Amino acid sequence: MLRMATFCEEIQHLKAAGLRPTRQRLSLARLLFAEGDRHVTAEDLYQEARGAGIQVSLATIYNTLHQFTAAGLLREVPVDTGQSYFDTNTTHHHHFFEPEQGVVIDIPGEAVELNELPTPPAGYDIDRVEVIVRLRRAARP
Amino acid sequence: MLRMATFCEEIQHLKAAGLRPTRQRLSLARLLFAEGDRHVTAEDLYQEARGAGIQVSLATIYNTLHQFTAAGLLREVPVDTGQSYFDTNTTHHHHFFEPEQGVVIDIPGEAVELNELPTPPAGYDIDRVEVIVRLRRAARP
DNA sequence: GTGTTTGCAAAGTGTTTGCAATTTA
DNA sequence: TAAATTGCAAACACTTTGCAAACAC
Repeated sequence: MLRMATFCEEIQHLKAAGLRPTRQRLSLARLLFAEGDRHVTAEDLYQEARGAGIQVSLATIYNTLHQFTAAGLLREVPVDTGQSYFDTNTTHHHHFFEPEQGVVIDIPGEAVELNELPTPPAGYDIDRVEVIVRLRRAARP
Repeated sequence: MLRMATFCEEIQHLKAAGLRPTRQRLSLARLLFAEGDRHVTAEDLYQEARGAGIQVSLATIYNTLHQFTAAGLLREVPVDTGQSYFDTNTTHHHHFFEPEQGVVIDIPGEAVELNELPTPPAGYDIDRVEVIVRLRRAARP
């Protein structure tokens, strides 16, 4: 989604999310959303931004990732490495996770279906269901 | 499982796992396994141990939780709060997670079934599938 | 006795925060 | 110009580590 976004489209993207299109947010949005679905950590994005000559601080990376997530432009993936992973794909889908490299790969929503959802405890609703398929290196065949 | 474990049973439990039954490990094992299924963070267990008058350091709590996990006595639950959660139930099951309180609740393995598993990327096998059902407070009825 | 385990304090990692300077509308 | 945003550095929370003393076998 948002492949080939132009500058103006990205501005609309942010404004629609209620975020001022500042230089940093625009630059980061273009890195994140220009190239299709991605999974990044704060550090990944920081390195990528600096590599691209974008002047931005790590604190702003964190702020921006959380603001984008709150605005529904990103989703956080619950992997239990120390770091937070953010996913540019906010549609219904799940994840493979390879712990050694820390690689996250999308699984299309249709590829995993639950037969029935468990009844939540009284007083609670189901917010969403996350399926993480943990991978390990295949045994020699 | 391991309800009502006696001292000697706990020693066997550790020895079977290849761990020397030291005073600290025994005390922690009894806290963890005497009372049925539990979900604890390192800090939880540390406070509980100190409250019970068990002399143990936080570093040892961390060591022990990881050793127990490596030995298959515990499982880590992939929730993305900053902390690590350890589960004394190592059988096939899944979890509810309530982010505001940080509460983890077991879902029996049979209550959630996947219709089919996605094919892992080449060179990888599926290690295990984790289903986290995120809860939010119910809207006023 | 020998190798393992423990505890402490220090270091490490990832993330958040306070606040002055800057930018946006 | 008023309000929002940024960057820096310091603070933070959680976890790991190095090493000497204590312990298990």
